[in-house]
Amino acid sequence: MYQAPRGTSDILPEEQAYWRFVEQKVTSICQLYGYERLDSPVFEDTGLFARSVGPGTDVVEKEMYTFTDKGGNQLTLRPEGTAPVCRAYLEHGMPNLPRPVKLYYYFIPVFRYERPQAGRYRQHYQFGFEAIGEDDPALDAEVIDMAWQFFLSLGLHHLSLQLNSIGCRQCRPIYLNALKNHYASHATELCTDCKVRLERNPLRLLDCKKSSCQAVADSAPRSTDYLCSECRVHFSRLKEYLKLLKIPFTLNHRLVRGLDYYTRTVFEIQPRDAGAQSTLGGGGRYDDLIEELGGKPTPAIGLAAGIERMVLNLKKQAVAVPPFPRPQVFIAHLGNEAKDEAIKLASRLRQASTSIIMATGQRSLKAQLRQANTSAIRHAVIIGEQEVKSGTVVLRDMTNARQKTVNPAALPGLLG
RNA sequence: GUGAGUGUAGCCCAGUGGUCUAAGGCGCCAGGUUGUGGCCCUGGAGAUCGAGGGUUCAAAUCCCUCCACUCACCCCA
Repeated sequence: MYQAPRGTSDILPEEQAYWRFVEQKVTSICQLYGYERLDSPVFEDTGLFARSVGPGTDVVEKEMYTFTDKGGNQLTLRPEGTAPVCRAYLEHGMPNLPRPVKLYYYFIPVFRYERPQAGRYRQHYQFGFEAIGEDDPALDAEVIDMAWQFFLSLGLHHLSLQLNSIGCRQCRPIYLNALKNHYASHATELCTDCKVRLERNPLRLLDCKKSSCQAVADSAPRSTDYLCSECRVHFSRLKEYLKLLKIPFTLNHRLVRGLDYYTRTVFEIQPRDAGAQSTLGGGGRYDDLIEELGGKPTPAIGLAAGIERMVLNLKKQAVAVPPFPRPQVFIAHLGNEAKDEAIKLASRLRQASTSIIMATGQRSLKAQLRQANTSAIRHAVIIGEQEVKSGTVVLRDMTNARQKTVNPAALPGLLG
C-alpha cells in the first residue's frame, strides 16, 4: 500500500471547513487593506532561493527540494514565498506601478526537507503578503496591524506579538561584531551547536534554548543598542505607530528570524501557550532583497503565515468554524420507473441550483433514508410506484419527519 | 541529521510466549417494519497483529534489521 510521502498529508473532507474558513478570512483582510493576489509557480530557479534566502541558512544548505529537469535546468520547489513575489515584481515591470505595490499569496505549497513534528511538515501551506517600494515605518505598522487583525479575525485568543529591529547593512555588521566578541569571550560555556553558530550565523546564537547558552545570551549586546540613527528613528516611529493603533507588542531582543534577507523590523505572532512549533506567522523588512535580485534599491516588508498552524490553533482553542454546506435534498426511489423519474428530477433541480444527492443502486428505502440522515441532508424526496403513476413526489423534512405529497414542479419553492 | 516513545480492522483500543481459527466499542452493511431515517434489538462483513528475518515444540507477545507515525532537538510557517 502506498502512503503519502513523509511529512506530507491529505487534507480530508472533515478538515475542509477549517481551510475554507481561513481562506475566507485571508481574502477579506487582503481586500480590506488593498492587497492584490499573485500566484507564482511551485518551482523556480534554484539560484533565486540560494541567493535571497542566503547560502549559509539551513533552508538553503540542507532543506531544499532541488532537482535537474530534462533540459538541464537547476530547479527548486519553493521553500518560501517572498523571493518568488520579488522575482515576479521585477519580471513584470511592477517597479513602475504606484508604490507601495501590495501583493498577497494564498495556499501556496512550501517545501522543506525536515524531520516532521507537530506543526512542521515537508510540504505545508502558507499565506503571505508583501508591500514593496516604501520604507515609511507607517507601512511597517500597517503590515503588522494587518497581520494582527487577521489573526484576531480568525477568532484566536492569547496571541503575542514579538518585535525587534536587526538593523540595516550599515549598522548590522557593527552589531554582529560586538555579538561575536561577546560570545567569543564566553566560548568555553557554549554548547557545541553554538560554537558552530558563532562562525556561521552569529544571530542565531541568541535563540539557543540551552540554559548555559541562555545565560550568555542574557548578557549579550542587543541589536537595538547598535542601530544607526536612521534605523533607530525608524524603529521608534514604528513603536509609536503601534501604540497609536493600540497593538500590544513585546520587544524581543532575541528575535532574529532564520532567513538572511531580513533587515530592520522583524516580528512574529505566537499563541501564548506555545508548543515547540509555535510561530503562527512571521515577517519583517527586506530592504536589500530586490536590489540583490537585480532591481533598483527598493525597500519592502512582508509577512508569511502557516495555514496548518492556524488550523492547529483553531482546533486547540475550539474556535467554531462555519460547517461545510450540505446538499439540500436527498432523492430516494423505489423501482426502475421511479429511478428514471428520480434521475430526471435530480437533473432538473440541479439546473435550478438546488444541490442534490441522488441515491444510486437498488437499496431499500430504509437504507436510502438512513444515508440521507447520516449525510445531514435536510430534505428527502421519495419517488415510488404510486408517485410515478400520479406524477407526484413525497417531500419529507428530515428534521421533524413531516412529509407531504407534492407536485415536483413546486419543489424549488418548498425547500427551506 | 540526533534523541525518546509508539505501531493490533476505516477509527478508538484489549491482549506481554500455548485457552488468539485475536476480544470489545464506534463506524459500515443487512434484518426486525412486503415504501420511510435518527433510539433499541439481532446478525454480518472487515485484521496477512507495520515489513522482513531470527529464537522456540509453539510468537501479536522475546531478539535483530528496516519502514512509518508521534514528540523533542535543530530550524522555521
